[in-house]
Amino acid sequence: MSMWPRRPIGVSRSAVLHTSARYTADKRSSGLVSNYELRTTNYELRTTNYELRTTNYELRTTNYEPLVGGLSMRLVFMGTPDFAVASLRALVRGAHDVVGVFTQPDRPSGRGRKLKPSPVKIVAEELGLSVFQPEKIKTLEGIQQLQALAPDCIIVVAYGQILSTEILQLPCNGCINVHASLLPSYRGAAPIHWAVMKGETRTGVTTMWMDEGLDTGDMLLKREIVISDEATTGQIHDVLAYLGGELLLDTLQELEMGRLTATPQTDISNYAPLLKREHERIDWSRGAVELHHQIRGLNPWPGAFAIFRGENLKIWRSTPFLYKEKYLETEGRKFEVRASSLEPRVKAAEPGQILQVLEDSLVVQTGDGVLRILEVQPAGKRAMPARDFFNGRHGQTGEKLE
RNA sequence: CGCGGGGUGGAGCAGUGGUAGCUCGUCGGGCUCAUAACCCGAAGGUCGUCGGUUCAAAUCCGGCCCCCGCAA
Repeated sequence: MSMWPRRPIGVSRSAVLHTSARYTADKRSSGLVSNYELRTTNYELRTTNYELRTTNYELRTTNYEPLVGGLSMRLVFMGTPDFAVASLRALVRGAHDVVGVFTQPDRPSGRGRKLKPSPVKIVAEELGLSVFQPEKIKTLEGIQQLQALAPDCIIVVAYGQILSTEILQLPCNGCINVHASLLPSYRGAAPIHWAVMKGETRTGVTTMWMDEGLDTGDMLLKREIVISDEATTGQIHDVLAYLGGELLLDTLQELEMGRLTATPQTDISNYAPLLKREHERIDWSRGAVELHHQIRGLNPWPGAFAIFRGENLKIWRSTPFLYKEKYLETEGRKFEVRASSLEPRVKAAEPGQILQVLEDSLVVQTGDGVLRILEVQPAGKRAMPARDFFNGRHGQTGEKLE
């Protein structure tokens, strides 16, 4: 149950307001989505409905119009990873009054275990915002810091700490959370990973009023996107991070205009728990399509892995294919698969066996269908085309991945 | 000072003191209806970098640069 001391401005309980339609229209806008340009260093984003180019959420806006004569709430932002950065930038872009930013303390990480600031901290400092990094925000110190800031509303995006009731009740307009799934589905720590790994064809972002539960608060706004067959978690992450920022602005605007409605999460929800080792290990007895979902769902982090000759082998890219299909398409070229030679082998093959070496991939038997492995990474090495790996090891067809 | 692996022809690897090798790719030719299959031949490497030891170093020693896995 949600509870906050005062009734948030203009909140009533009814249906969730969907705002997905507006964005699904931008189908072929290569590089531009409405007025925002996204650029990434890592890759070009391609999902079914979006074609975005981004670079670590370096958002450039041509004309976002801040609220004229808005209520100008005092906002406190809480967030830690990259995903949260997009929302923080959106707030600043939207000319909101961010009076303080809370993020996890610098942690030793990476090789050498150097103390590393969170992405949110880096950006917040860049933007000249006040940064707070209490070890535990629930403690007296954290709460006093918060009280001093006297926020009207707290925005929480992947902060990484549980907020106590006391904190939830501190701002008069409660705490608003941006979550990377279509709630009530995929509550939890890794919503994007799980949505992709389960082969969902759609996901999205949801804003909600936070309550004491884990992502159980009343829903405010949602925005939906399509997950294509080839989309990776990284790509979806970037799109959702961006849309999360947009949705946050919409949510705040609705709030300030008194039009916000809140809907309890009633449906039975599934969870998106923290990823464990066992989720990363490839089980070749599963179907090719499922494995493909797993592989792209774990790309670019942490990566699905199998065992080859006793050593870990990360598998970064794959594509499922049924050997019944006569043709196999790769980058515009069509190759006739030697079904005559492959088929007998498929019948006799055990899951995990490498059946054939193609120009761009290794054909591996699974519990159901055949999976083409495109890109792999041996321990201690960089990622490489699967075929290069296989050649370098003098691999033989018939060898098994486990 | 967290643990560890690695930088060798276009790619991936082997090679721990004495003429630089393998698989793949590339180029030329052959066989094929055809091919990423097969056969024949060729090109291509100052072995990350700087210095040291030695008659002789990819190979031993030291400094530096870069890449990656685990762990967080």
